[in-house]
Amino acid sequence: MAEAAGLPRSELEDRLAALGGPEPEPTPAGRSTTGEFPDLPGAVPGKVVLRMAPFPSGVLHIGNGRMLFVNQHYRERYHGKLLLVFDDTVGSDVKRVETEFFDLILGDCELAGVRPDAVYYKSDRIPRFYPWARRVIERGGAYVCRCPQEVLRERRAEGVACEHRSQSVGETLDEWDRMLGNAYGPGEAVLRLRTDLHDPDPAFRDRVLFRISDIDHPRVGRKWRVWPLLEFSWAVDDIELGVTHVLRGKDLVMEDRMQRYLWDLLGVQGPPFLHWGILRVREAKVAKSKSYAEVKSGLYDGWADPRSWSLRSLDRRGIGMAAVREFILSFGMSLADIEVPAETLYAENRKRIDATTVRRMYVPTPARVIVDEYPSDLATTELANHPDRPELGRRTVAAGPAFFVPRPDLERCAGGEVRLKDLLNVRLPPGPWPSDGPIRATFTGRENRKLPRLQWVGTEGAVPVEILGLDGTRSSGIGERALAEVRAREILQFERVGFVRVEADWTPGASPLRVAYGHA
RNA sequence: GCUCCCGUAGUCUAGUCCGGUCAAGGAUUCGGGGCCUUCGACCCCGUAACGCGGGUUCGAAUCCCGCCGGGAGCACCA
Repeated sequence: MAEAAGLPRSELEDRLAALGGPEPEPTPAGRSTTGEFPDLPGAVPGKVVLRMAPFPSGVLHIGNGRMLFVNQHYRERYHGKLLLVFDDTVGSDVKRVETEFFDLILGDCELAGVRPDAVYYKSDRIPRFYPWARRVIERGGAYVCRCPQEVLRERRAEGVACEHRSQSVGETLDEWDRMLGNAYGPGEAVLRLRTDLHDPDPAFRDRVLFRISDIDHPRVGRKWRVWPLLEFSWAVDDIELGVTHVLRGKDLVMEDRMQRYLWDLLGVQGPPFLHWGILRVREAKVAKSKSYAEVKSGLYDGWADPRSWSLRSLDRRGIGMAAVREFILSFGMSLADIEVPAETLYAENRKRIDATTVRRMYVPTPARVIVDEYPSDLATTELANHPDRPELGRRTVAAGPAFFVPRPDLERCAGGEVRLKDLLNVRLPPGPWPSDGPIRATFTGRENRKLPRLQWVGTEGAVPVEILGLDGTRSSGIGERALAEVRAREILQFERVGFVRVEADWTPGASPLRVAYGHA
């Protein structure tokens, strides 16, 4: 397969490095999900060939994850091959191919740990479809229709043939040659399949196989004017590329029928089809096209904006692809359309990162508190990096007498006694307090009593932090001294806030520390 | 409207092909309790489901019929 245009490995690695390097993500043992996936009909281990066909009009989002991971699952089960075939025929004015997405999608696959055995571009294959078209015509299976689009549509709905339908094979071949010979402009002629004009499914009546387009294709320009439609191109490529099983979303079931119809006509045996239903994450109310507009307009912070629910955005938030994979595979091959709360994904991720993620003190909306009669030996204190994992070590944090404490928590306890978590107890002055200037509290004791526990950060060496929220907004707070030593892309847990990940483009020492919020 | 698909607890899923071992299992959520100085983790306990109506059968989540509900497709997009 000379045209297998796999991206140079070094280039992929560079790109990955730009994303921050590969994640060591061990897949926990046990927990088999394979029972939920049926065997592929007639699958022979080592001989299975699968394919994924994204349309390059956006990055892969969590919904596309099903394509990625289900194919990967079966590829692993049968030690088969997985092809990535960009479905980049010309598209339309509303659905345009853009070059940047080829690389972005390749990067998404890499991020997901799904490495295709070969990469194809449909736009490179256009001339290969023409002989197949001729074969269909020669068998009387198609005709060149010159009806205007609206007329074609109306007649189809009514189940009425147009005058072109009665063409002889010879006439169709002539017309087809005229199409290829640039005798017609866009919209002036199409090659249509002859099915049954009374087919109960109106969508199936004499569908268009080829059309003429002058759109400037980002890869091949205007080299071709006669473009195949999806069903025809796949009817050919699933044969030519040796695909043994087609796994795709159920939005494409009608295309199965088209492909089978063409194969029957040509007398070839094509692969079986399997489908999965529509998967939606409740919180992710996104369409690919919407994200596209928001990114292009600058409203979104690039393709990894948390609002986009792209795979990149999940990675940015510290949600590992192993967790995403497990999450997606847990739905099996169900044809039902499902809507799942993101919490299920978070739970899956939490299982993987909780035990290895260090805890850090962070104070949102900080107020300054100064503690009178503060014990002189408590300028610093030592805390465990993880409450249940002594092997993660300890660190020394700066303590009083001056602290930052979350203002809303303080105000709730005005006039009362509270405990600064892990440290000591203080009595707060009665409110209300002025919004500027420190609040003066008084030391009352060290013993751990049942008092409201407040998060705190000693002012010495405290690190300003900016958190990117799920809604794309940024909020500021202040974190403990140890945060000065984090690395880009490190995952942390801010106690009582949640898991966050240091932004990939943050450089050590820069202020504020920028992190993306992951989940609780 | 037409075509196809799908209905198991709040949510997702196992079981349906080949009826009994399913008074329905798991995950997550929620509620209660325990524990660790996180609103997090862990442990224990609990709530909660076969869409409805007929039929076949000794026996139905599972087979048949009807209904209801939900979704997808119906482009010279992919």
